[in-house]
Amino acid sequence: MNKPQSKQRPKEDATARERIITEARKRFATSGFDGASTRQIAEDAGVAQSLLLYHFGSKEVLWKAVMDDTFDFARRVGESAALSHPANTTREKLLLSVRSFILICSEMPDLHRLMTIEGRSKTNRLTWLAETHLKGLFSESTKLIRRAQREGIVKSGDPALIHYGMIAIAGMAYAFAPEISLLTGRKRKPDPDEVETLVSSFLFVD
Amino acid sequence: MNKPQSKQRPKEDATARERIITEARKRFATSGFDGASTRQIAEDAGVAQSLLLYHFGSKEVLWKAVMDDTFDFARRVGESAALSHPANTTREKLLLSVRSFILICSEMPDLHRLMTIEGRSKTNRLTWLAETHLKGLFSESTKLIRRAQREGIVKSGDPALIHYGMIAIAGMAYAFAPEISLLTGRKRKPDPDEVETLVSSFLFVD
DNA sequence: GTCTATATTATGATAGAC
DNA sequence: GTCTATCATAATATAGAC
Repeated sequence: MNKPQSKQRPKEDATARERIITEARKRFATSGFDGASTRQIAEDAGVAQSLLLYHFGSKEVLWKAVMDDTFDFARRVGESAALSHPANTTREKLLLSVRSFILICSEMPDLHRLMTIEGRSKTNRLTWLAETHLKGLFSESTKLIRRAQREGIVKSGDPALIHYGMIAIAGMAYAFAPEISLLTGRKRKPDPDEVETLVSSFLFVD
Repeated sequence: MNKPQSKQRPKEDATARERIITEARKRFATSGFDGASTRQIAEDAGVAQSLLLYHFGSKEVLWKAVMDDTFDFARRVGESAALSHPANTTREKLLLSVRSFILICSEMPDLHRLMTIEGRSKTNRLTWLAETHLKGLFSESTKLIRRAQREGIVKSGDPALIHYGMIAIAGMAYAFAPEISLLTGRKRKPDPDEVETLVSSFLFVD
């Protein structure tokens, strides 16, 4: 199955460095870069605040390490989904990318939170993100959407907006669980198949 | 036309209180509650930091005033859209609500940013938001979606997820403009009609 | 209403012992 | 690698003059 580790795994076996990254991700994802404090992160991870700076040098480097780690996790989920779903046609490739992305959002909702907190202002961090992690994924995704549109599989419209629409639908279902649960009373997170139906109805012709 | 004032209006005529709210909205929307500082907000508004506390008493009260003001603005945009689009049938009512929401996101992208920064963790602020501003809108919207589904106008699926999907698509087009512009090179924000087509293809049967 | 000054606590980062 | 102690600065909030 090659299933990536869940982020809720017991932490006893994790190194201090790993625990710092795990806790930093949670804080950066909910409070943003400025709102998260290295002291709080260190306390969450059960280490001295200065150890965090020993391992990463600065808050900004820690944040980059969190982003690298999170995109690595996403890549592993994507690769493991690709193993069980061979994709040859354009439609299969697109469906695989939708499925992978929903799986990523479900297993690691903090990726969407981290991205949507940085994407709103033109900081050095956003520029770094675009160069390091986003440009490649974005160009692959929009290329696939364009091809699918030429083949009549995907609805017409700006590929960039369709790409972001897809991400928005899949992400919101998991990233805003607290708000949704507060308004609906529901505790369980949505079934990936249900979200896939939503995204597909947005994406595909029919 | 009854068009609500744009947030980019010249500030010379605005009172100190209004300027503080305007600048606080920007900071809370991009940095979140913890990440925004009252000092920076006061500097942006061109007043002493203590004046901010004279008017609002605390950072938390200022934040609530920002949310009240922002939802008031949204309500005015919605009402002005309703004037030019009489809605009698279920389909017309739904289309009006879609159109209004897209207009709100386009004119005030910070509403979406403020909401998506608070909806990710169960804070006292989120509880207050749910009680004060969200519950009514959410129940109205999902009621309308359910009715439209019974009439065969809207695709089947969980009304809550469809409601949030609609918001996610309309919001992302404007709230993450910096990221989108960085990846696409585009400067202009999307045309509301284009976004309406996207949301409609997600929502309506056909 | 608006300001300056200041108290108090929290923050990112450094120094140095073990 | 990990800790305690500390520095310099920035945070929210208060006091009091005008």
